[in-house]
Amino acid sequence: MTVTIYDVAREAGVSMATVSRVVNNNPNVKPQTRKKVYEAIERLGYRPNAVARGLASKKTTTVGVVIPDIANAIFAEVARGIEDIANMYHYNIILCNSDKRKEKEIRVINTLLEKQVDGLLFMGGAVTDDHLQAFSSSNVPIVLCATTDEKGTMPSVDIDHEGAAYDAVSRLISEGHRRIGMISGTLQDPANGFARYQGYKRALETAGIAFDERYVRIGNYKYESGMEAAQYFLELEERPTAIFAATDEMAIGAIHAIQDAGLSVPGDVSVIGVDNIRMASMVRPQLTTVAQPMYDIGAVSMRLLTKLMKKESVEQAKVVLPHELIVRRSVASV
Amino acid sequence: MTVTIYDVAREAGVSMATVSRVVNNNPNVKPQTRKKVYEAIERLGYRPNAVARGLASKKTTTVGVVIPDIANAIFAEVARGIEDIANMYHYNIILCNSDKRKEKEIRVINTLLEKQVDGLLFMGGAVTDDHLQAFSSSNVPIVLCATTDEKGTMPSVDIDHEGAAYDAVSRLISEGHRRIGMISGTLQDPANGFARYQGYKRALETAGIAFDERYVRIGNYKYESGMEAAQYFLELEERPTAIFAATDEMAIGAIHAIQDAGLSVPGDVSVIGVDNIRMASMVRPQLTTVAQPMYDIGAVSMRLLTKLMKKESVEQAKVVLPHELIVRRSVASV
DNA sequence: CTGTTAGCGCTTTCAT
DNA sequence: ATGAAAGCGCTAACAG
Repeated sequence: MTVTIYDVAREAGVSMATVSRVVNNNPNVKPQTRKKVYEAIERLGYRPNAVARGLASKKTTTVGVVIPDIANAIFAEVARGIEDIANMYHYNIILCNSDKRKEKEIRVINTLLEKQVDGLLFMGGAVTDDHLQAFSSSNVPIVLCATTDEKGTMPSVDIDHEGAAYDAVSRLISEGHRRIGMISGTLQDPANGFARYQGYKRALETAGIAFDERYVRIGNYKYESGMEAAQYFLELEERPTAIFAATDEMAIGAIHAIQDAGLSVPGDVSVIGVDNIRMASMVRPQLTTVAQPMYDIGAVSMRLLTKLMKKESVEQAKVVLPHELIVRRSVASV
Repeated sequence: MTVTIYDVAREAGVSMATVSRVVNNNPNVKPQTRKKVYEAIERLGYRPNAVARGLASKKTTTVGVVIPDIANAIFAEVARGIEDIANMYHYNIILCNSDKRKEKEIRVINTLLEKQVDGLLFMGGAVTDDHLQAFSSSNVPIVLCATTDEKGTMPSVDIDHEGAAYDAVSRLISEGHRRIGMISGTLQDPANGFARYQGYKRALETAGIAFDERYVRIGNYKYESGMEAAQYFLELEERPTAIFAATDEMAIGAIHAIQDAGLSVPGDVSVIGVDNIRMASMVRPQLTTVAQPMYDIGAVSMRLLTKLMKKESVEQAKVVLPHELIVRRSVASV
């Protein structure tokens, strides 16, 4: 009932090998034969079976993508970059959400490997030894995407989170702010959390401003936690004149909390974020932020993976994409 | 170099069939044998090859998902619903962006079918005869997700777009508005476009308000087009007292355009949207809108697909999920 | 409860 | 330029 390469061969009066050749665009086929085969394919409605092909050739033209949460705008943008480039090189992607839960990450990595993906793109939280072990249990190339490993042994594409935070806070400082609150993510998260926190501290230090831990609150990257943190800051006897949020979403929460308290942004309190999500320019005042090239991170990491899969030499296996300060209207000088 | 089921069999001193049985949790294996096999698997670091399994069993435990754009928050939410349920039933998903371009849609459908997916979830624009033909070229179950076909012959999960629009506009009318502008999507798009436009007209008609085509503008679903449309409305000699936007993103654009013009929402102009995207509650004033259960659309359609794939009987192959008016602060009575 | 034996549909030497 | 044949790694009767 399903038509196979064998049926086509018989119909065209050639061998399976020849059919295989024309399907795979092998030049060693007489044009006339090729034509006959195409006609047989057409007549029979033949569709090559990629699973059989995968078994025989040991290539699936499929790559695995583990992503924390596709419903998160940041990651969705990365995913789009990945898929566009994958598509360009005729790969398909199997997408797995991990919620940054280690146990689930390891599980999906193994599933993906069982499915014989030709390569793997990993976005997640920390890359632990258990991850490394799961990775090394196969020999397909793997690139870290918007993530890095401490050891620095794996190919990766990321931005400089510490530098991005540093630049954001430095901007605040250059506008004359000295009391700067930070809404951080969890310090357990190496990239969005810890690194940005470090950038905040370094900027303060560079400017000779004493670090004061009452000026940092830990949020969960979400809007609501940004609001809560800002509310806390507003109640301080010496409230900050500016707030640096580790993500735009928290920054926007902060803006609204400040406005809801009857104060003005940036009149009373300046706010700056990191990410440059779509919403950043859709809020009033529009958010000043440090842009991350999310689409590019996805695109570049997929491109890197294609090179690795083709065993091409890559000059640079750890790439850091540049970030950029986007000045809008949520920061004023004091 | 890769360890196969045969190696495990030899190592454990049993047959391939037995190894296959323990790997597939077939109960017909003596516990002691099972143990021996597990040990051999452990010792050898055996990982079953899902491609070979797929070829032999004609099942890949993989489903194809064609989606317009994963970077679009609405679809990303649907995708998350799909993946969660897929994961629950041990399926993986291959994700393909189509940008609602028919040619690309057909192409990825065929690729997915070549990859022998066990089922297909299709989100897109119109479902044309060409689509139907591509679908029918295989015998895997297919469900339309957030989309319907005119003919109504295919399983689908969607909401009642016309009804959602009707409810939104009716709300405006019940608040006393008579001059109601609509920011529509393209009328070529059956769901988000045409159906919502029809709902708008029906609400007007029901209330005995004459339809005036100067009060409708076509946008492209994006923020900027919402702004432009609102600017147009504000310049009318008899400007609308309320605006209905076919999507929240355009509604938010409208709000900002109105505010930028020095007017107040909802003091001078009320605004209502459809979708209930995250941003709707993150904007000031918070947006009144008709909520679409995007996550559920994904989850329910995937659930339906699992039933179809298992050849279980389904009572209802066309499901319409309920929408809900979310009253916030962007609508006032006139 | 366990083993034997055919394939699943295709690619890929190796001949010719 | 084309064909023959041997797998790829696994499942699924069928026997026993």
